[in-house]
Amino acid sequence: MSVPSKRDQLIEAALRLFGRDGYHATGIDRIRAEAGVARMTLYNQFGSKEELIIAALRRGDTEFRSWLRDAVDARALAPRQRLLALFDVLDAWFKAEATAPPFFGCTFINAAAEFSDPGDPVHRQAADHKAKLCGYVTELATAAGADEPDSLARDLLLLMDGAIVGAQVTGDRDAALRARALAAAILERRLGAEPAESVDVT
Amino acid sequence: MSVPSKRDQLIEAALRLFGRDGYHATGIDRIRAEAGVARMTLYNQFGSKEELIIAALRRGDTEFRSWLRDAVDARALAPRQRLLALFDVLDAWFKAEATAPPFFGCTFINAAAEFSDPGDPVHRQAADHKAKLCGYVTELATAAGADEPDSLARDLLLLMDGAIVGAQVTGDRDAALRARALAAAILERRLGAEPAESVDVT
DNA sequence: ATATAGATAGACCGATCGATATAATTCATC
DNA sequence: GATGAATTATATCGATCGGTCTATCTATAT
Repeated sequence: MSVPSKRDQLIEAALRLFGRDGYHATGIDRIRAEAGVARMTLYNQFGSKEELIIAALRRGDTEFRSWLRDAVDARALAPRQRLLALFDVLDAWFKAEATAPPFFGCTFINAAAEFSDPGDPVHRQAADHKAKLCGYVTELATAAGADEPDSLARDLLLLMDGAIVGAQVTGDRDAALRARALAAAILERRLGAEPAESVDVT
Repeated sequence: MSVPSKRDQLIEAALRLFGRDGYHATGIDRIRAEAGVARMTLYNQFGSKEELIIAALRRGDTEFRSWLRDAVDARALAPRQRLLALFDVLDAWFKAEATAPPFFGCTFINAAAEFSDPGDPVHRQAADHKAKLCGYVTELATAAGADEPDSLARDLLLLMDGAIVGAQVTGDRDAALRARALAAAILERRLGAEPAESVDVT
């Protein structure tokens, strides 16, 4: 267990502050202070604030996806239940009082909003995260025997994003459970009746 | 048709710039310039940037809701079809190239993200918009004979937000149609089969 | 012990931030 | 035509922004 490098400390502080306060509202000096690092160390590791943002998003992507994957693995067993477990994990996230990452919404959605130009590197990095996340859900959908796993994955991602926004804006704590119920209805349509693993989809 | 007041010009410029570039990234002077107004006029009409933000969100709320209401009224006839029309309107919005308001995502979601504290006046104003929007959808759901109109409205709002985020982040132009298909499935579950207006819900 | 690389604190840069002060100007109303 | 409120342009404020520079210090490796 090596001591976290200065670079890691910077990325972690940036990820936390960007997620809570936003990207434009968070100044370089604030990040530098919370990371306990000199200003020049920041500019030696990352040439600019934009590069730090992108590095933070990249880190956030891998962390979030592995966290989600692990949490799903730790819960459900049957392939179909794993798709629903996505929303149980979201539910736990929203309701986490003092757990690992407090909930301030999806930092990738927020990044895409603050950098609205689709060609902006930051926006592209945020879109990349959603694409990778969609890839993971597609895996789950394929394992569950979906006819069009990619289409199902997009549907489920839409529900997840809707739940995240609901929890973020109106503070609806049960948004994930609502999305879960909708997902269950979708799965019933796409994969057939609940308990059996029948493969015939009309 | 009176000439738009300076106040209106400021609010309109602010709404447009906040929606495109974000709240922290948009400076007072930029708004002042686009409104074609003196700096002191801004501070006479609104005591601070925060008050201007709130005024802009208030204006955006009434404009968006009346625009949505009118667009729905102009399309569908049967109460049930009006619920689906919500997503047709979203679809037209996402695909609008040069129409009324270009699409940069939901400025209320973005506001809630940039001001993450639920007690912040800006965040509260954004949440207020979603609540009012939910009220409108509840009206539609009631007219369509839903058993639990408020619950159905929340489900549909979740789908709408999910579609907005999908279109904003990954640029998925068909996000609204995807959400519409999901909504149709939900309605079938909640309101019975498609064409008839049977009321029995198992 | 010395050379080398990285990290440090802090001064400093021009630009912009939100906000204020002032004085000249416009313009409708009486 | 004079009055008074609203709007104008401009100068200014202290603070902060992202970013650069320098000089000092601290390791590790030779």
